[in-house]
Amino acid sequence: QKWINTSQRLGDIPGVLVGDVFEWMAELNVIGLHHQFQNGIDYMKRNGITLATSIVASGRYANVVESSDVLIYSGHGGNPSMRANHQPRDQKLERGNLALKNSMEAKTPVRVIRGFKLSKSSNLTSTSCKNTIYLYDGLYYVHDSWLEKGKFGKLVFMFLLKRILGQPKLQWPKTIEEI
Amino acid sequence: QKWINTSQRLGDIPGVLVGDVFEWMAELNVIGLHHQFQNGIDYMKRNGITLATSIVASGRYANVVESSDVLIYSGHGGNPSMRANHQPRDQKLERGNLALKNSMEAKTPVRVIRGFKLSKSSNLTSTSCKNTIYLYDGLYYVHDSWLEKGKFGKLVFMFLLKRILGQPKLQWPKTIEEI
DNA sequence: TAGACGTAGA
DNA sequence: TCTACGTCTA
Repeated sequence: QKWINTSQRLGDIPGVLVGDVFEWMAELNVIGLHHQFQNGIDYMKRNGITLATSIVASGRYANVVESSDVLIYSGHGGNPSMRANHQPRDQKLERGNLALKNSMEAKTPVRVIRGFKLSKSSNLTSTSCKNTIYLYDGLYYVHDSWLEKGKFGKLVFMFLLKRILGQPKLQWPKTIEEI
Repeated sequence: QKWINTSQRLGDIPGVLVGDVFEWMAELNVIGLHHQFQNGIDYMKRNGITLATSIVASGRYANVVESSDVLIYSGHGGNPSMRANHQPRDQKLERGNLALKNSMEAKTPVRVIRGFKLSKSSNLTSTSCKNTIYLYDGLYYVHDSWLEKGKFGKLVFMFLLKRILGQPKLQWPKTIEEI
């Protein structure tokens, strides 16, 4: 028995296979895939610089999915907050955004979890009321990043991720619809 | 064995005693004390009118606690939302606010759950990272309601609740501080 | 679809 | 203290 610190680990999590299905963000946390409850980008610190460990793409942000092997992922920040009466702002190169950029430069792998929502036409008989599921999609490299104007007219970081070759093909769900 | 529908029940929940401690809103939900996850006011419908079943007073709103037997509770609504870019608005006599007012007129009891936060000076040795707990405080009647100007300058409903006599005294926590 | 006295991590 | 691709009920 060997203990691993999944919150400080780049790459695969032992025991978690491509295609594994989860129902809650909290599960991802327990399993070690993604140590955040609501944050889409998780990261660690290595030698003083932050590196992205995992991201969750559930479709809340305007991500464009080019194919099952490419992911265009939006950075975080800049959205109007609930507490204060914030206006939309430009995203900054900090926290998860900085970590993803560092991962690009360091060429370190990022775990990708994809969120799907059950559609009305789903033929799955769901026993719970839950209509979102998360699939582990495997490891990606960050290949590019740039800034765009988002829906609020403010700057948004965009990251181009490509799936690392040689991994099992992800069984893309047929009976559910991506958001 | 007799099943009860706790989401449609006014008054005490069998098996739950004054002073019972819970750690999460989700627990209150499972136990049947409060069938909401984040909403402070829960209510049911009886004969076509809504009646408040339970409220959670965690201190997020500007409630003034006069004593352990009186609670001044704020209505909900009107706060800036996360999704849209909302401005603060006047609260309306709807949903939980309407239910509390109806409870006042119908003289029906309301379950009160009080939330506390562990203070830094707490001498409790907490095994978890959780620093909020919820105590069941028993049944209250709504005695009065009025409108005030809130911190945003908008109208806020206020409700005066008094603890029903004859209930066990609530052991007010000493080692933790109310928010 | 919106609103809500959450919850954990940085 | 603040943010965050949550999660539920009405």
